[in-house]
Amino acid sequence: MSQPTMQQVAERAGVSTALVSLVMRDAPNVSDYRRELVLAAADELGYRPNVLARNLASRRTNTFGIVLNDFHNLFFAEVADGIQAAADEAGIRLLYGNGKHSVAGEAEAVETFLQFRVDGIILAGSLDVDTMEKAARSAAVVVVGRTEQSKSVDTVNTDDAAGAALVVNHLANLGHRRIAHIDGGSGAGAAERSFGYQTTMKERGLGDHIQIVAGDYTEAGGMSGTEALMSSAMPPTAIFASNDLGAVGAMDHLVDAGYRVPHDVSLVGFDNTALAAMSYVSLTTVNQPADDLGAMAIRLVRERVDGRVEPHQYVGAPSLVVRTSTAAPAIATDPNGA
Amino acid sequence: MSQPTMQQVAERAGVSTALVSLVMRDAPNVSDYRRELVLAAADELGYRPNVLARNLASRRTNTFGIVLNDFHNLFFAEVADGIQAAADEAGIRLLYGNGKHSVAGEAEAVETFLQFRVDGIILAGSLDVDTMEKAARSAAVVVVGRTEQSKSVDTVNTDDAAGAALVVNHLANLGHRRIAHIDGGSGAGAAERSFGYQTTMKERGLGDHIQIVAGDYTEAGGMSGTEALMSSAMPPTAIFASNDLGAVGAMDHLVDAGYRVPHDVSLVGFDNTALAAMSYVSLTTVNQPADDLGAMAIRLVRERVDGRVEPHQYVGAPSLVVRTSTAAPAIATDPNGA
DNA sequence: TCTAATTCTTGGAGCGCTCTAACTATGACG
DNA sequence: CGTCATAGTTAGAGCGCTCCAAGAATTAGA
Repeated sequence: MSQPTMQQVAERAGVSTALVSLVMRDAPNVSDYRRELVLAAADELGYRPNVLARNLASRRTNTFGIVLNDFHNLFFAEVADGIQAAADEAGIRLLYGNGKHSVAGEAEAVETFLQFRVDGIILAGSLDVDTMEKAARSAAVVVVGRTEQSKSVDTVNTDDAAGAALVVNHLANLGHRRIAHIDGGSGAGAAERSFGYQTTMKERGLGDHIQIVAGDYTEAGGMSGTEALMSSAMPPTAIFASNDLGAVGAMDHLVDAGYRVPHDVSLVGFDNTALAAMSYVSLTTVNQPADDLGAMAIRLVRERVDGRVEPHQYVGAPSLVVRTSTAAPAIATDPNGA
Repeated sequence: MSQPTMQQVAERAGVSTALVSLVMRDAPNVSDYRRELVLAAADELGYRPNVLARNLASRRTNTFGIVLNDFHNLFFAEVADGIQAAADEAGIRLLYGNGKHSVAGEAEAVETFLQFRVDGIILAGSLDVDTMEKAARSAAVVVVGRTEQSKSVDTVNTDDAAGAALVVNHLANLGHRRIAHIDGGSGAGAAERSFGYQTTMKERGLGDHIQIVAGDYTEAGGMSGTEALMSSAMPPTAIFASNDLGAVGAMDHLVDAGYRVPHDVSLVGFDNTALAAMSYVSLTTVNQPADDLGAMAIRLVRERVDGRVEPHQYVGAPSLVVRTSTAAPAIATDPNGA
């Protein structure tokens, strides 16, 4: 299992190791003749640079670590793709860590990256402020999907409140007045979504119809929340769940209880995950510009690595994806309306 | 951003760097007194071992890399959790790579791991034999979810044929005779599932009812396959999709076309992903023992690292998870039966 | 008290690579 | 032909850590 070293390549090519190093790093000022020589020797030997040694010497790994809060959350898969694409383009290596959906798991993943001396760390859906602050002391850090302010960390996320506004306006335009919201609890962006919902309801003169029930970004939360909503004195004609999974939970309860979607109740999610896109679900939802966020995350980390110190916050624009879970309410004229 | 080194810790603790090294590696034969001293100094300095240097010297990284074929596939998330749990227990660091669902992406991820000199590589859902063979020349490799035979690589997977048998028997026991299968094409394990389906159908004397339609592990494949099936001269009373996603596609078509599941048609998937577990879907499916597979994957890699050379194949036992998508056929006595 | 065995501790030579400083060709120019 | 640039190449000192060989301290035994 012992790998060939630069030394061996140098000997075979009849040059110094320094020259091999230059060739390996694509440095200028190497004659084509020698370059070919070195490349050929490396190839024959099956030489592969040792990142460990390389970076011990150069103090740079040209590698970023990205901690995914939860491998089961499809939204992060989306974001990961965006980030990976941007990293590929920039010639940066990306290593992933499993946050195991827990503060401790995230801290461990971060620690591993730090020990590997990655140049930067991207925290996708991070749970813990301490963890990110600590990481920021040793590497460039950007947080995706959270808005925690911090001088030492950059953030990248979608304008959740604007996304919520998109939803409420869409529903209101369809003629809905009793639009309820299933809150996302402590989930990333949940507070902003709820805030955007309330604000927009008021703007549309629907303040009296604001109805919020607790949830938590899970299917179960969506189910129980919807159950509570539908058994209230004045059940809503449209439900805005704080994320897609919650919306599927809502869908489940609605179908079980005999309501038709969207005929009896319109339903909207958030995140535009693959789940929402499945035709069996076909959920109207809010799309987060994952590619955009990913590209920006990589860019911000690079800037930090290159010396920027002022914190930077990027907010991407959400968009509404209308599918078949929303329609005008069956009873167009709301008996309870203004 | 400059990190404290072992040297600094040694100075502060008033001992040699060698002793610090011993303490850091939890070596025996260090007096409690000195150990405390070193630990305290390290803590005060915020010292963090440099894996790069450590492993340059020891030729071991104590780190395995795992290439996930596709971050969007929830089954791999499940397997990743199993592997992570086993790795945690064994005190092994795990780094993830994004295979981007392409041969090239996987090869890149493998190359990165190799350059980082990981001790072992786990390929989850690998697409390409060349990639794994190449990786095996420089590290211990185990493939999860594929059965490609190879002297240099270990494999870990579920007995797909047995899983298919479980499905067919379950359905047959419920009284179904016209049980159709949506094939998984080139997907991991698809051929075995199809084979198991056919074999078991024959065993149950249902050979004449074998009906297979092409699919590809996607929702769209499930939809079109089901459409073809239901519009055939003798539509099935039960459909066995090669994976959960395909089953959801089937579900979608069935519901759209006015069939009730399971009243008119029973439906079974494979993999027991979170998708199948959602109450809105509630799919009867075959569970792969992800924890089991993960633990075994880690174990096999470790054995390889420790010198084993004979290839090893582990096959885990699948189990059936019965949910609400299967029931006895509405017309108990099949007019076409034997 | 002396010796042998055992437990602790340490110096220092690498691990494979980068990078500075310096050296050697090679040309251009007057 | 001598002088300078400039391009091309290289020696060698680290980077932070591990681990062997060997020395120091402690304990046990006679």
